[in-house]
Amino acid sequence: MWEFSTDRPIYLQLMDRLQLRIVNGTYQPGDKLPSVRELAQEASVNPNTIQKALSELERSGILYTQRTNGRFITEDAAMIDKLKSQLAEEQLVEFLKKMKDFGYEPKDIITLIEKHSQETAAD
Amino acid sequence: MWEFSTDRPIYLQLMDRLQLRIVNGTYQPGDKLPSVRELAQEASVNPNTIQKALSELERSGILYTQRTNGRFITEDAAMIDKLKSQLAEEQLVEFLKKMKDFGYEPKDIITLIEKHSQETAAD
DNA sequence: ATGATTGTATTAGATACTTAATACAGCGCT
DNA sequence: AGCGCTGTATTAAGTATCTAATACAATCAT
Repeated sequence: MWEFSTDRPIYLQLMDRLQLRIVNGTYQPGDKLPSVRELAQEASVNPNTIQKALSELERSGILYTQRTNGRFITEDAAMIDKLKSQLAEEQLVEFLKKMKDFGYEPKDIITLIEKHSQETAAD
Repeated sequence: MWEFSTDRPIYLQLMDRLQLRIVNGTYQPGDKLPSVRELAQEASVNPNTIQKALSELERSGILYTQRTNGRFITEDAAMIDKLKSQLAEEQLVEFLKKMKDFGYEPKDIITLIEKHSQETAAD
């Protein structure tokens, strides 16, 4: 199921998750996406909202539309890889900034991560 | 100046920043906060919006109100420290989750951070 | 050719957020 | 007593988001 936070527009959250499915390979280059109506049903959301998310995503070029046939992932695998690194880099920078505001420098953060990955490895 | 992203309610962003000022020591335990009207002017925002952010923050206990006198930071420094670690932990968990979705494991992330902190240290 | 499916467009209504303009009660200072 | 500050409340208006209910044109499979 799809769960949405209430403190951010749904269409933005949809963009994030669809983008994720593209960069992590759930949708492969050249794949046909589920239709607007299918995705709407899967996410329990209005088709208009899916439409808005997808048409926004299209501006970056990882999707393209065949007007009466459906939407497809780009065949350009390099573009997808690039997008993936770019998104990860954005996450990293944003995270480092926030942590620095809290007073954590990179070395402190690495310590935190090491500690954290030990703890979760104990499962 | 205060800048706000358009993709998230302003009062939530205000909560984040005010909380930050508390945990990073800009506002000290026991300090009197600027008045609703002052903060509104500083952030170029309606007083109602500040009021909403502050009254939400109050529920966590780091603030308290003297009805006709003003708002004050809690004197409980331990509570503030605890809040700080808690907020940092939340950021970390959220970040690790997102990165994992992209296919990055903790060791990969540590590499990224090291690389990143070398680059920015070159400034 | 027909019917189902595709993306897209439009209209209307509900809700949340934000601003603006006021107003009020209580406290402190002069 | 009066003035200015405090948080708080109310009302109205504008905007963005989301849903619902349709509708249409083009494509594809049968």
